[in-house]
Amino acid sequence: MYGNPSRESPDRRVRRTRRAVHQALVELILEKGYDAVTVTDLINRADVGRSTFYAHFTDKQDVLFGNLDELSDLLHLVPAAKPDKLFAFSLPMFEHLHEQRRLARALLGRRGGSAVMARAEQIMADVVRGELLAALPQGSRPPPSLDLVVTCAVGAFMALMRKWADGELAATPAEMDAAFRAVVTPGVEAVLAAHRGR
Amino acid sequence: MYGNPSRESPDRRVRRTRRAVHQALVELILEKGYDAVTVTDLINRADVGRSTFYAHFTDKQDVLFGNLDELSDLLHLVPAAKPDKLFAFSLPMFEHLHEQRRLARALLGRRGGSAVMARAEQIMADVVRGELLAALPQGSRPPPSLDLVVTCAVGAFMALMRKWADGELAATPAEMDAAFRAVVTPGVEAVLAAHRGR
DNA sequence: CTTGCTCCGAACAATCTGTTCAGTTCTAAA
DNA sequence: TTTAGAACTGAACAGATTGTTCGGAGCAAG
Repeated sequence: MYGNPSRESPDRRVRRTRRAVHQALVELILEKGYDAVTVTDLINRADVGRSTFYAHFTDKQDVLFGNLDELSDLLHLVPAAKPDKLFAFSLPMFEHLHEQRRLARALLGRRGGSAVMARAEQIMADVVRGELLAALPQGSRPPPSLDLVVTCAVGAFMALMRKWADGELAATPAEMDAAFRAVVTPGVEAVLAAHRGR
Repeated sequence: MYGNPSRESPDRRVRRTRRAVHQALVELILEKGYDAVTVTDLINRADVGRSTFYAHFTDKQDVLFGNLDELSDLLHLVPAAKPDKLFAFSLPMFEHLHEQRRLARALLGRRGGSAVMARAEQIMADVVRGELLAALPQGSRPPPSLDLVVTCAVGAFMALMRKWADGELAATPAEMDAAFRAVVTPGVEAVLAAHRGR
């Protein structure tokens, strides 16, 4: 109701309030997990009036997705994928995640709730699907199992991201990328080749 | 507090109450999604007194895990995996899921909350890890990337299960199994072979 | 100084949770 | 069939949480 939800709010107070709430959510997620965080927790930690909160956000989830925007660049650094190399987004993604590990741990880990992961999965599925279609001969009908293949690849990648965010995997971005590619690429390329040569 | 949580309760009333609540939860999950289901909903649908509910279950989640036991056989039909064929559990799992699709949809789909999927992932990871270790030369030190490979394979499998449970994939159990195997097996075997020949 | 935002904080109804208890109904075994 | 006891009922309760409302206060630009 109050502030402009776009990039730059004209009023400094609005920016201050928004930032305080966003940061409070990240802190609280890391402490108690997303589900256990209440709006009351948020406004106490952010030191913001209750009515102020509801003037800016509709929900707890609204704050979450607001934070997600700060990671959205992360998910959109995928556009110029070279058609000759599948899953080109993999390494940059893991590197970006490593730089933003605090935020990534809060939003992508188990404690972060499933909403963010669900949205990320959606975006990734679209990207991967586009990559695979581009790797097929133009105009050829895509194989009916395309969605299954996409689901496998995205599922593997998301699982790596989540476990890494939870600190269950001690690996460098390069190692994460190498493992993902080593497991998934051969099978996917075999499927593509089989479909081409038919 | 009241009944015996083991298989056969001596008192018919206990069995009736438990079954009613379990079934009510499945229905309500399919209608509103797990998160939106309240204990009040449960006791209304099951036609059970409030105090009775809390005499049998501590939580909403307690009911969920009770239902999970009915699917646990499903997750444990994996023990006698042939060492020469990786991911032998895949096809039987998809078949079992297909028979129990109502329950599977409620518990494994997006509407079912993440608790069940998390537990299933844990179990599956142990199984897959065991399979891969068995496929390596005895006594050889497992590769440091083993956990990464396991995570990829399990992640792909879980993603297939979840999307199928949500009705987003129209495929037979055989097709699901074929796709999973086609995507994941080549890469996994290549990793194993590379580690053996070193 | 005045106008127009934004924020505060208290109060509010509504919902949900988990517990308690006195009283009723049913079960299983004698 | 009888009976002791286990299980269920229903209502009431305190405590938490949510989302809304409203009068008043702070602050910045014109």
